[in-house]
Amino acid sequence: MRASQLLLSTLKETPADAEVISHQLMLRAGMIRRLTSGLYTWLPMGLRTLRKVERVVREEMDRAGAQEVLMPAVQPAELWQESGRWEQYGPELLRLKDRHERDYCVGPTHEEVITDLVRKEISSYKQLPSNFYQIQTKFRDEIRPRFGVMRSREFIMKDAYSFHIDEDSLKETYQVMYDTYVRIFTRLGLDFRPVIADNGSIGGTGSHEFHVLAESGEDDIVFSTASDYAANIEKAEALPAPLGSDVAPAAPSEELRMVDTPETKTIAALVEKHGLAIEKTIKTLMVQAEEGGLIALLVRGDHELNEIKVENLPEVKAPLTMATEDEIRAVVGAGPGSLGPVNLNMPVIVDRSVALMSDFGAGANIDDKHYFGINWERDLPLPKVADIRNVVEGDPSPDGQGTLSIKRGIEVGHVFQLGTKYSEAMNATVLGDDGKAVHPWMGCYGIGVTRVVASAIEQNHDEAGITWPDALAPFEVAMVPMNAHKSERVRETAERLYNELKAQGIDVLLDDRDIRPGVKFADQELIGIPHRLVIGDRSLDKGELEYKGRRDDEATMVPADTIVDFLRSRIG
RNA sequence: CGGGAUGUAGCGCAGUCUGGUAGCGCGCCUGCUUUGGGAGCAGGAUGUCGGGGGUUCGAAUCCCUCCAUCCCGACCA
Repeated sequence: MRASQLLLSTLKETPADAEVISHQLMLRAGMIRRLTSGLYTWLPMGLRTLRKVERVVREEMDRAGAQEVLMPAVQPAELWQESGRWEQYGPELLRLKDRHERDYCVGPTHEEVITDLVRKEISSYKQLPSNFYQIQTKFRDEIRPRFGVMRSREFIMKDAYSFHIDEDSLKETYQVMYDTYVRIFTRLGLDFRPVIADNGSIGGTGSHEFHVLAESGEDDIVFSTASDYAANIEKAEALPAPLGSDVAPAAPSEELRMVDTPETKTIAALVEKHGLAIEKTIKTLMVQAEEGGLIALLVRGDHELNEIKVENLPEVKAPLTMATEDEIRAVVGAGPGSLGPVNLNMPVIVDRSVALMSDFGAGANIDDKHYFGINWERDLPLPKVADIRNVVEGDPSPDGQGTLSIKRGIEVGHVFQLGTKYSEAMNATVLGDDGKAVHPWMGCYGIGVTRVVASAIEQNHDEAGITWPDALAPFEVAMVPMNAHKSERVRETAERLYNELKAQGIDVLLDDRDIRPGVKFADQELIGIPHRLVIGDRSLDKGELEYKGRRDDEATMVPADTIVDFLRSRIG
């Protein structure tokens, strides 16, 4: 490609509304332009990278035995009504009507369509297992699109759906997909981690997310310092105490006493004004109970409630609904900030770490009063104990090895064992070898293709711009001829080399624009082409060309007649 | 949807408080010079000042209203 023929819309200044680095650089490098909230046009430079991601994904999916299909982006409401998600999905599902007033949606995912296909086309266990995938544009009407293509409303996703005669077969394919994802993200040059994930409302037995590690990530990922345990914080179990240590509360050493605590509505205030260690305080949160009324949830002052864990408790109404101040006052007679377990007239569930506390402080259920010196069993019976908090840095790892550390991650992939939820809801069946009809087991496997591009930039950039790994770069080699308007020799050498590199199947961008060299250098660095070749009289006099890797500090001189081999050895 | 902010040329911004008919930098076009790190000189084009309504002799500026976008909280690839 010749730069003079390419829409190379680079920006010297950073657009004001771009927050994260990948969004800024994608705009500045001329990869994307915003059409409207959450919708982006991919310019030639960006599309080239997008296609490279797709190519790797496609190759690895094919290699894993999956078959590519392409399903409609627009889907009839009937299918979604069958699965029950027409009601469940909520406002994120973009619904529309055709000219006959029939209901449709723009697909945010394709379980319904693929299940419909399979129930029509597959009738025997002999056709299973089967794994279908597509690379398709999805639409989710996100509440708040942000960070460019990282969280857009329209986005490209690779989604795959596998079908199985039994659970064992599903688990086999699940493992194949897991391994395939590891290969894909490795080939793409990303620093990523597979982590144990919550299955959420979708149900099923197993689920892993693949996260690219980046400060700008929207998820908290938990790691063990001593093993390969890794989980989404939503899922990471908080152990009561390191394995082998004392799991009983210390003996009481203080008397229970009621203390006046005016203007003390927060844990921070309690610690500051009354000299209580934060580990000796309790947060009392009230939510709607499954049986009606309220239920109290207790976590230590320095801990946070884990909403996913709480929602999975049978006593708690799903979706999780925090009690309003009015509801609390009506039942307790005091407001939030003065709540605690002593003399509380409602069911209580305490976190495991709370069950181990002694001589602690909590609200007295009277405004501006707290109890200090509370001890379980002496002052009140220990209520139900459960794991209801987020793990924190330094907690013991659930696998018994090491402690936990927490990093930010961008979710770029998710593999799920769906089970028979959709095949049952939509009555898809196949005949088994015993002649009986069974609902096939399903798995689903997604990769956010457009998001991969953004997350790769989060991990690969410097002050000058993007530093693409070879596998993702829009071009592999940038050629910058110097003084070409005057030097016939430079022009000829550049042309010859350009054609030779192309013939070798190398993606090369020849910067033949009639502009000053400084602008070319700055542009090439901004768009992040990994290998740069400068052709100038200065080095040609010595029979050399100047090579510089995008991440190198210094250029190196290479004999002109060996340059093609040299480049081939450098390109990964 | 709640809280905060912004909307002026393609991009980044000033002008708004104190009303007088729109400006700066970059980019763009023409010409000449320049050509190893975002050039210089000369000339030039580009604005429903987010939309609508109001106040006023006069509104980018004051008032009302609507819209859009961005940031912080509840969703997910």
